[in-house]
Amino acid sequence: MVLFSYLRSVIPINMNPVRVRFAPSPTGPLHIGGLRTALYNYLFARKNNGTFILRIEDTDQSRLVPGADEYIIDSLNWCRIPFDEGPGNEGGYEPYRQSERKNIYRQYAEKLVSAGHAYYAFDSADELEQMRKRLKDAGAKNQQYDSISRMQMKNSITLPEGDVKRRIDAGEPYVIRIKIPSGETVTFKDLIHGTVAIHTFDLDDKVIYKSDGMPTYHLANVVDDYLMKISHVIRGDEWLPSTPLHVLLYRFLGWEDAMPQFAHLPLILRPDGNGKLSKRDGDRLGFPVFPLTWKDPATGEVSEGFRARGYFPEAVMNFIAFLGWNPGTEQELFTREELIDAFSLDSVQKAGARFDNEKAKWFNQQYLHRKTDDELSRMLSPFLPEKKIHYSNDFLKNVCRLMKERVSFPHEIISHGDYFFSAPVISDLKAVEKKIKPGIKSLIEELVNRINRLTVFSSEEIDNMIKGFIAEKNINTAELLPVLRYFITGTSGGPSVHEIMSVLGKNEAVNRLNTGLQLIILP
RNA sequence: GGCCUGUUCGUCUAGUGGUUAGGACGUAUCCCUUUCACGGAUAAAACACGGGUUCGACUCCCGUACGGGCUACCA
Repeated sequence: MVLFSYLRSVIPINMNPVRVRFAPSPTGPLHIGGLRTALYNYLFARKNNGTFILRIEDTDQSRLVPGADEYIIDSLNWCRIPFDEGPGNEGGYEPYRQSERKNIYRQYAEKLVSAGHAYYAFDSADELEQMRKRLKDAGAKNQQYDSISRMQMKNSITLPEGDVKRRIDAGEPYVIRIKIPSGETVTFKDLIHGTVAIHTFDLDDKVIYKSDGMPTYHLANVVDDYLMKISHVIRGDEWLPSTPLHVLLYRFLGWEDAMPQFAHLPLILRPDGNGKLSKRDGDRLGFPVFPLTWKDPATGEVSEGFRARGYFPEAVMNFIAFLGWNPGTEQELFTREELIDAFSLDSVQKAGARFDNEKAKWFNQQYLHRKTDDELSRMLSPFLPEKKIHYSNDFLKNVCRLMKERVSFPHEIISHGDYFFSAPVISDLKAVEKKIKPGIKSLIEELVNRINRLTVFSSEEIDNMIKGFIAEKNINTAELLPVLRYFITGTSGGPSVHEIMSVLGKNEAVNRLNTGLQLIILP
């Protein structure tokens, strides 16, 4: 016995293989919170040799947004969170769109009705509103359709059997509501929050089957998780309050033994103030909240995504993995494999995490620094300014080599290093005013001559020549270099002047110096 | 309002009764450097509050405050 339990603890006996699902609703673009839920599900599945499933929860036909489900799949692909089963990737539990599963829910709703755990209700929206108002005015603690108020409503509990049948046969619209038992406490274990208990008095008789013939989330979710043999439900915190309802559904359907384990993830909060992160915050504070650029089909409004802003998918994944989870070590940069290896639901945070754009940028910068010059130069092409000049691959690689330490995003290599692609337009000497002293002009003229005489125009050669020149003339580096830099780049910062010159080539460097020289009036 | 849930530097977090409360981002200063950055170093910066329990609480319990979520024929 002891040996057995020991073995059980060290050898994963997969009585219940891990099967998890990411179940977004295609009502709009997937945002960073949903992305993180998908990531955690994916990491958990990989870590436990399980299966990661994508299921589209489109039971609310009225809220469907065209292109949203495609956007979700595109986003997962960009982030390299591949699903093992899902739309277009059948795994034996298809279909994976709830709208295509429409005909399987009905029988379970009916089963609940015949078992006395659910009932038909014929109340109109108006009647429901009146009921809530009446309860509110009466000072009731809960204004809901429950074990007390249901007795005043039009449903198969209050109406005579014949009447119910007549209404249904006549095609009168109705919904099916769960009959929440009174005076019970529903308890379940959450992998992140621990034991959660709620009294059925605070639960209402939720609609589980709508008058349009579609189930609501609650029923569809439970039925599909059961049918798809889901072992763990990893979802956002917003579902915690309705989990007791789901537990009851498993119980009433006779599936309690197969009920998945629950893990409710903390929400991602906005960077300032309070509340859940939203698209608005991104627009207002100037950072993306969507992985890919999204154009709202209704308004035409475009929201730029992480990809368009120059974020690397691996950086975004690394960053959001750390929003609510921490490996407990001091390592922060994780490859996908390392994340899988280190991930555990036990170390997921309970409290919501604020989105921090500065940290996101830092992660991107770290990943950018680790890219090779070749990788970077290939990424640059879509950002390149007008291609009047043909930029050779070697040239681009050199620009990347010099600029990558100084930027956080690939496109910044071009914006911060614009002088590599076109000569600066210098109209005055104000920026280097203090350096322009008598003698500087002839000094630079002499230097240009020496540059012209250089046979090998390498960074080292240029550097050595300039150093020798400065020593020979007995001047300070700081008296000369800033002026050269200004003539070459039009700015005061950037890589070493000799590096820039060698990448630009002798002709270009000399031209720029001569152009600058013309502005110096002093001898 | 009701229910659920949460609370360690500005932010992300480590910490599971005894620590100088650690790291990272950001900020400041210094070093490196013609410059900008990178890198390195240093600094400021936190246990929401009040009661318990205990020899001893950031750690456990209760309450308060504050935050968040849910409260639809939306998910």
